[in-house]
Amino acid sequence: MQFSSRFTIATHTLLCIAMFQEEYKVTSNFLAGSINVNPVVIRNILGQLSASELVEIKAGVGGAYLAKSPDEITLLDIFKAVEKEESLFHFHENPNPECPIGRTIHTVLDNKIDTIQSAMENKMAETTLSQLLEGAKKNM
Amino acid sequence: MQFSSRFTIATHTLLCIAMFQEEYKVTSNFLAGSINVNPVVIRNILGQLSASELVEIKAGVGGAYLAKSPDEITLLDIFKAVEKEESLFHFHENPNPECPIGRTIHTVLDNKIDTIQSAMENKMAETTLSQLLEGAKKNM
DNA sequence: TATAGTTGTAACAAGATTAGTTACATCAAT
DNA sequence: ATTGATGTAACTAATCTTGTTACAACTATA
Repeated sequence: MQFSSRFTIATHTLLCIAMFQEEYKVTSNFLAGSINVNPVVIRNILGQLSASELVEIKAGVGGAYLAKSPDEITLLDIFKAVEKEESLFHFHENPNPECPIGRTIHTVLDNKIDTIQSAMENKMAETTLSQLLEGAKKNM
Repeated sequence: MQFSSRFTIATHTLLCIAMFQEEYKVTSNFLAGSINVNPVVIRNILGQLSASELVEIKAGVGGAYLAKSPDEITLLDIFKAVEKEESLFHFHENPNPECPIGRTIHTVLDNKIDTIQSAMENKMAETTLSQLLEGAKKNM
């Protein structure tokens, strides 16, 4: 199991917008060219980023713009915009309550799972779009 | 996107083996009853746990046994036994090298992604099967 | 007002994965 | 030999991902 490429595509998208929004009109076609995927995939992801208020999109005239400063957008914000499952782990639904383990497995495992997910999310929250932008500019 | 239930099923499986291996012969049918899934699902997961040398299975006569002490088995060991993808994130394959962002996106993002995955895995490694077993016994 | 470029979205397809299920060959103790 | 178990193949249904075509709706501008 892997997370879909929506996360890296969305991050790439936001980096392009941050880099070019002052110079060009950043359209789904331009983004599709940089990322090398179909423009409809980009438009769907832009829709998710827009719903999470990370970008604003000019209907009709076209173009995407950051809705926040790059240092207010973290990888966690991006991840949550494109991955909507609340829990990372799919727990088997109906353990047998007549088995001592079946009875207690949720009590024992649920908060461990939460802790693991939080560890991942906290690490994601440490990186901002502006840090990535700095890195990109250094390596251009 | 969610991880498949193999992870929680495998954890449940190992907890049952740890709890009952001294008393009963823990078969795939017994485990299927506690976890409430098809025995073939259990046999496949037991095969993965066996390949990762977490359990030993008696062919013919039947029954699964821990191959290590419960304090030597962590949630990370279990996770790696049942989730074989090396990277958690699916990176879009062919960013455009003619775009400054397309050219640098891997340089900028790859090690962030590794760090995020490591944060999750390190947290998984903190919990052992013996800790879970303690918790289960307390809540029986 | 008509045009052009763009977004939003529906619809469809191919491929992968998950989970459930049946079936059966194989194995080992008795 | 019998019995009870494991290992595994095969098939199904459901879901998700990604790519794609098509087209309605929108807005600046000529």
